[in-house]
Amino acid sequence: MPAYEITIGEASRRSGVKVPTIRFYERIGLLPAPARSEGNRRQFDDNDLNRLKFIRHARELGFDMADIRELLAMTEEPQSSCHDADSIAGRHLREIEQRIERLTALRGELQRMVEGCGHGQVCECRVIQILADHDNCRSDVH
Amino acid sequence: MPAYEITIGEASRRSGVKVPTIRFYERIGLLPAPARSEGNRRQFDDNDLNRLKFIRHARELGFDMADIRELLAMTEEPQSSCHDADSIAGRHLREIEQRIERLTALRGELQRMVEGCGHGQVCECRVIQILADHDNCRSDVH
DNA sequence: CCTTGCTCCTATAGCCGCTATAGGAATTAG
DNA sequence: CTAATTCCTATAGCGGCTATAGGAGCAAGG
Repeated sequence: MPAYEITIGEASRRSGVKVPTIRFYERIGLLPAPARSEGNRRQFDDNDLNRLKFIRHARELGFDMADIRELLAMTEEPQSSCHDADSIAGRHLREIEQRIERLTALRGELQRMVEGCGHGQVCECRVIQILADHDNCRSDVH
Repeated sequence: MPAYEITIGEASRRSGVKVPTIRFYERIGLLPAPARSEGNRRQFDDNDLNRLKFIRHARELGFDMADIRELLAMTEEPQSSCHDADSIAGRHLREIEQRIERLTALRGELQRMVEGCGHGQVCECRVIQILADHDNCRSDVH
């Protein structure tokens, strides 16, 4: 069967990647420029669709563009070692773990703030006080 | 005692906010434009320093600029109700909790990926497989 | 007094990963 | 045949900085 013509709108619906984002991915070279119809519309195929879904999934998992480029390149050489994929994922896992730790510490601080707030005046508000109390925390948070 | 002249560099060291970032905060109106010396250097005072520390702490806690503007405005009206500060912090706390949840789910998926990887070829790599397996997750992640 | 090297100044561009807008052209539905 | 929808390109903007270029001021050593 001949590949059924997939417009950008349909590719968007079927991949979960928004139309302008698909064009953006093409511009930055994450997605190969697809064929065009007579009227200059993009015509995607199943390969493109798979690539888009792959990208979306990786983005949902928080991989950045550089990582995704590497992972995509690997899928194109299925015989090569998966050591790199493993180490990208492992590094990312450690980053996520650190973010969870930081956010958990942060949640503690916010909980203390909100619980300590007596709902009175700003001058005795724990939320404001903690923010103004500058020497009790050093961490960077993202 | 007269306020000791604080240069931008010293303000940076003492607040933990980088020099270009201080200038940036001034430009976007988060920090009032300070007095200038004869040679056109910024001269900060203890008030500015406190404001910078407040901003840094709030940024570390992940508050965005709009929230920080509101919180700063509140500190200037200490008689007013702290209901708003409380609700900003509460809303932020809920956001953080959601981020923790998402990241925890994500960590699980990444752990499964990394553990499942047999360190062999890409064609049988679990990391790549999970990414290419498009229909097993719907969440948005930030 | 003069040079060296540091800090400071402004203005502008770039980062990431999109998202929005303007101003059209082509296709599709009724 | 028209009206609505989809598509096209190009460009600017978002948040929250960070980097760069091209100077000017200032403090310390020779």
